[in-house]
Amino acid sequence: MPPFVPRKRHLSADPPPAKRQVQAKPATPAAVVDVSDSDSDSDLSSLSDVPESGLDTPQGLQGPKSGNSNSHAKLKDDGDDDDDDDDEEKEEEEEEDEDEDIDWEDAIDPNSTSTTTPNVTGPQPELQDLELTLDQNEQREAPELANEKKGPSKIERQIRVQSHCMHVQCLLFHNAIRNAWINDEKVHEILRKKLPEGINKEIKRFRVASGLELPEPKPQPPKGSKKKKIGKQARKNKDWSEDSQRLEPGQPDMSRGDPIIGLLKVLVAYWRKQYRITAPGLRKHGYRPIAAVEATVKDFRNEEHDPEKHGERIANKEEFRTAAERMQGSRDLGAQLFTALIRALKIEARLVGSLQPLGFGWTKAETYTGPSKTSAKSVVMPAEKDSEDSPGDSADDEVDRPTTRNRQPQYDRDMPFPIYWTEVASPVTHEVIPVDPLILSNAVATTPELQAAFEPRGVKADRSKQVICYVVAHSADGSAKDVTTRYLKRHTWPGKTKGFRMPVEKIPLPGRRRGQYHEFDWFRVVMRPYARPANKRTEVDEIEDKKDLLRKQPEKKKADQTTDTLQSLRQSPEFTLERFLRREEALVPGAEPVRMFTSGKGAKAKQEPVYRRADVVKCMSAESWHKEGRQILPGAVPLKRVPIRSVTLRRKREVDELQRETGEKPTQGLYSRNQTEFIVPPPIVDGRIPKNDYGNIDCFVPTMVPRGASHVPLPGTVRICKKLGIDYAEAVTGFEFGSKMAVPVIQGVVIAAENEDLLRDAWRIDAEEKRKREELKAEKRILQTWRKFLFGLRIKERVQEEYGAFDATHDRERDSYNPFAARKRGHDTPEFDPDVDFPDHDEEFEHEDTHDPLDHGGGFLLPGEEADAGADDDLIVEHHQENRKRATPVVIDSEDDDLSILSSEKEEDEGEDEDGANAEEEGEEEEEDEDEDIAEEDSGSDYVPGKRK
DNA sequence: CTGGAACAGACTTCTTTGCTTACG
DNA sequence: TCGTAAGCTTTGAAGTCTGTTCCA
Repeated sequence: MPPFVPRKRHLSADPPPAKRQVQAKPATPAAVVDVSDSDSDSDLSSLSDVPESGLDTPQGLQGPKSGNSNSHAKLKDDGDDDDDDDDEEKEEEEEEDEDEDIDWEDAIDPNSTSTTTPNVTGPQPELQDLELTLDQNEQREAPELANEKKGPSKIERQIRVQSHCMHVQCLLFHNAIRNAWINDEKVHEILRKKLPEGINKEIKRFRVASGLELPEPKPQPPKGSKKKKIGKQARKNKDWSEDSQRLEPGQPDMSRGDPIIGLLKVLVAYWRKQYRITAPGLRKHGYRPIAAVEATVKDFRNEEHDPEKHGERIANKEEFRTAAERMQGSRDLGAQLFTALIRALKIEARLVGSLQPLGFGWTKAETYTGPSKTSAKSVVMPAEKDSEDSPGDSADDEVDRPTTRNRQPQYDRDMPFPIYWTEVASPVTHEVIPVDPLILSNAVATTPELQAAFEPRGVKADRSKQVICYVVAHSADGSAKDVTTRYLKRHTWPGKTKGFRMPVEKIPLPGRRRGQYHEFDWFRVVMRPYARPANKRTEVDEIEDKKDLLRKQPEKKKADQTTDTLQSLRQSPEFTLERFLRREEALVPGAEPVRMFTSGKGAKAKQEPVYRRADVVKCMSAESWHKEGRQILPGAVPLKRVPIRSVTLRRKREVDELQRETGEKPTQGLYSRNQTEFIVPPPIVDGRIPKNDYGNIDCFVPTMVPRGASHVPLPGTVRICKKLGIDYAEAVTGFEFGSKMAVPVIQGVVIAAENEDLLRDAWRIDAEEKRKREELKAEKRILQTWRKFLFGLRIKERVQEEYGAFDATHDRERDSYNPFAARKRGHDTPEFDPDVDFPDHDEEFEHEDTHDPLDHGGGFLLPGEEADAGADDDLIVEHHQENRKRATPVVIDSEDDDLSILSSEKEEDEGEDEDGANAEEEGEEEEEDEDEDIAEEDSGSDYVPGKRK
């Protein structure tokens, strides 16, 4: 079974590198990881330097780039609203990449692609001038060329991912700051003072009912009071009095449910009456065109702050207090102040923010659609808004708002879901109760169903771009917690967060089998600095972690359900359709379909047989089986025929030839394992190794070595075999592919088994000889180098004797130093003193230019040239004495022009030191160090066998 | 809301026996 | 002059997987 077209060629005897392995791409985590890793901690810490006010910009303005950036003059999408200075470098790199990414085919009219192929029969389109217009503010909305539907490139995806990650962190930090302000005592005081009497009574009642304080001694009932009447009524209706309800004072009274729920309802009603929404809140706008971003940024910087345009701005705690005093602001601020109010009442409350960051996809939610019509228009507030949902009646009496408040412009009416709200921890049950003080109709979400109402969904949410991705609750102690699960429908992941939250990434573990992953959750890393230490965890934490925050996986549909779907069949481990079979998969002969599957509907309905996966076998071409050491059984009929994949030029030509002859694409047969058998080569006779048409032997697997023969995979064995007169064949163990060529990988030889010892011994001797030869060669070279070095020294000495030399004290005069003049002046010749105290490197650098061009220290490093020069000099002196087999830091290539050589050497040396960059480390191991020096400097020499190719 | 088709991009797998030049 | 070794080069092509959009 000779599957190959024979062609003889010469081969290298050296073992080729395992190129396929080298080629294999390392399992690198996606760019997301890089981004996230770098972002998570470092960026967060750098954020702490950002002035607080800086975070109060509306979405889409976070850390914008200044308007003069030319870098946007690219074909890039508008994805980088969030560029930060820190990221500029990164971005520049990206842009470089992008330059390379430009697909020049884009510049060619798609209809004219035929011009690139020869033998064009149709009319050739006219050649046109190519015009490129680069506009820095242009947004690439759609591909300029028709029929060229192009999705976002990898780089564009990365930009979005980075923007998203950065935006999330900004929002998170912004919320952390607001959370800190919410703790402010003065804000608490302001809010407490405003509480009407009725509310205060409710609070008192709550505190007593929750067992937080003891009931006051029974006060004298004021005459004609409402309460008294109620009390009397109660006494009439029931056997026991109001006071006797609690048997144990100081214990919580749960007879009417958690007392906090009633209080919260009262407080929400109060808040909805009192708080006025007078500014727009945060919202997701999507990626704007760069021009729009830059215009807004310019406005934001130069113009007076306009909340309508730039978003609400609370620059500092003082302004926050003012807002508390005035009880107005955005709906977000309202929720934040409400949280402050709860905290002011000494009830544990968290500020919850549902982050609305720029996303990383290309869905509608990320596309900028301009300001919403209803988002910030002056709409007369419907009067009924006041009365909606006010269960507590005690607050009603206290309302003394001016009537103008119903004429205020209404903001964010198009957003049906809150972005900020409060989580209140019940002091009795320690359960978390989400409270939305302004938006939702059911303000106090006591049940999971009501909690799910916080999750944006439906057309309205789509239109207002409200999403759920990261819901973070900030506690009074400054810690924050990811509470997204609580607000997901049925607490199921990923739910609606899909596509908006960075998914947990599965990074394959290196060296492990497939299917073993390290799970990397970017947001968890981001949240780490905010996490509450384990020793400070509260009962609330424990309860919610076990209940509300327990993530549920989506229920998997049963694979073998009665009704087949295309997807279920595609994923089914048991059944499959013929169209799902892979190229190298085939049905065993005689496989019977188990049932029929109908795809499509109505007229399009189509019946397809469903087969068992067990009836599917893996098939391979004869060549592929050959590589496994197997051959096709005689007479076997291929289970499948597939088009030939030709990689090499030779194969391609063959295939083209066949196609021209037959007019159709040639195919090759695929066979199952059952249709093959082991290749058992005939045993060798008289020590003669059988060879194929290329003069070598295929050894893809050990079984392909004939009986009575041995494979010796040592380099250079061909030469030895020739020398010994042994019959051999070079062993082909695989192929390398490249440049449309397949090159056989040859590892050693196959010889008769009885010759193996002989060959191995000879190889050992040969290797030893080779080693000795190389050692000798290296020694010779070293000695030669030393000779040249000493020669150089002698020249230097002579030059000094003849012309003298300057000494350190004459540094100032060096500018005018002339060796010939010096000779005349009769300068002394100072001896070189290795112990001389060298000046500092920097100092030397200053005087660098003042060196005489001829003075190179005679091959020594000049004083101060290198910090380690002293040590080197010591070595050199040692070398001088021993004059044996010691390496030198200087290489002299030619004897003809010693001085110029010395000068170039010096430069080389310096360069080397810089490149090495580990001079100190190297200094620790002198011997090895020196060897390396030679090996490095002496590129081309094979001094160190094995170290070089 | 779900399933399916169509599409696109990223990633993986398959492929099967030089040619030229420099140097010793 | 001849034999040998190094360097070239993976910006191929097809298949598979995954995600998105649109439609019914």
